[in-house]
Amino acid sequence: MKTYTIKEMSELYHIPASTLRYYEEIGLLVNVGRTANHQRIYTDEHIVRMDGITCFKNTGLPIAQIQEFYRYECDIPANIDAIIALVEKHEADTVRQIEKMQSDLLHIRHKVRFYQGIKKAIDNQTQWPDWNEI
Amino acid sequence: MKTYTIKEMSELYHIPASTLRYYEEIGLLVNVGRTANHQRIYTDEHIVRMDGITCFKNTGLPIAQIQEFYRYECDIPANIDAIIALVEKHEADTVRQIEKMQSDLLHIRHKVRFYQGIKKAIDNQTQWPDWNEI
DNA sequence: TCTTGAGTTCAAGTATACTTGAAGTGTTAC
DNA sequence: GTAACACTTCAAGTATACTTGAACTCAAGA
Repeated sequence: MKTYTIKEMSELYHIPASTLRYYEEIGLLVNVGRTANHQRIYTDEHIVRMDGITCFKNTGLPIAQIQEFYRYECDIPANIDAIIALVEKHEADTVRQIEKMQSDLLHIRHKVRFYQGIKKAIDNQTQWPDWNEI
Repeated sequence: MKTYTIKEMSELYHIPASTLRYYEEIGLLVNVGRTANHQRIYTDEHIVRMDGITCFKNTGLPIAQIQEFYRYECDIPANIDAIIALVEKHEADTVRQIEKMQSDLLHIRHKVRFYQGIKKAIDNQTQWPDWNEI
């Protein structure tokens, strides 16, 4: 069975080792083994968990709700409705968030074109562009 | 000229009035007028500014960088290169963020289908689905 | 007139998510 | 064998972005 040190995990997920210790402390990572010298040993179980945690975090789910999800996940049959409610809501929230960001991206791109137009006008000593004409 | 009270702004942007006062305190909102009774008066200038601020915030630009952007913006000719660098970088960051969220959304949707499959299996007393088969 | 509601300033407090420091142990490189 | 490095625990500190509380002013309605 493949195992991972804290440093390997840290490099794999581009997060400091302290964050991995913190996730364990707050119960997001569980069953983390130790060597004879008390060093943490992570397994593929933790890889799967970290993939889930980073996906949730990335899409803006607060730590408290990630904890809630994994608490439910300990007893799936007992909590299946709550689990489905949580992930379906988070799916909808994520879709909305992406749509909002896509429209914000258009706004940002408009700003980029606007200031590029101003730079061109400065360089050529011509009239500045108008926000609505660009 | 159309003006807005703090309450109207608060309702327009779905943020508490305290946040509008805070944005003014840290210099994100400037030239906010007052009535004879010291009540804030916002104008279309502030609407434009708030649209920019919410766009930047939404796409994850930290307040410190939003402040930086608007400090540059006070003297566009002097700072045009810095402004373009900032917005172009933020455009690229936003594109990356959207792409990451889109792939995270697939992960979330996989979870949704997985747990829906489990619920179906529980209801029908059949075998649970496998993560990789769904 | 009195109360309700909206606003004001200023300082202090809070929530979230880590991060850092201190003091120590064990393993590898020269 | 000793220095450098990686790791440990535990408590305390930090960064970001607001939020709340206290004490007050002003205008409108019953």
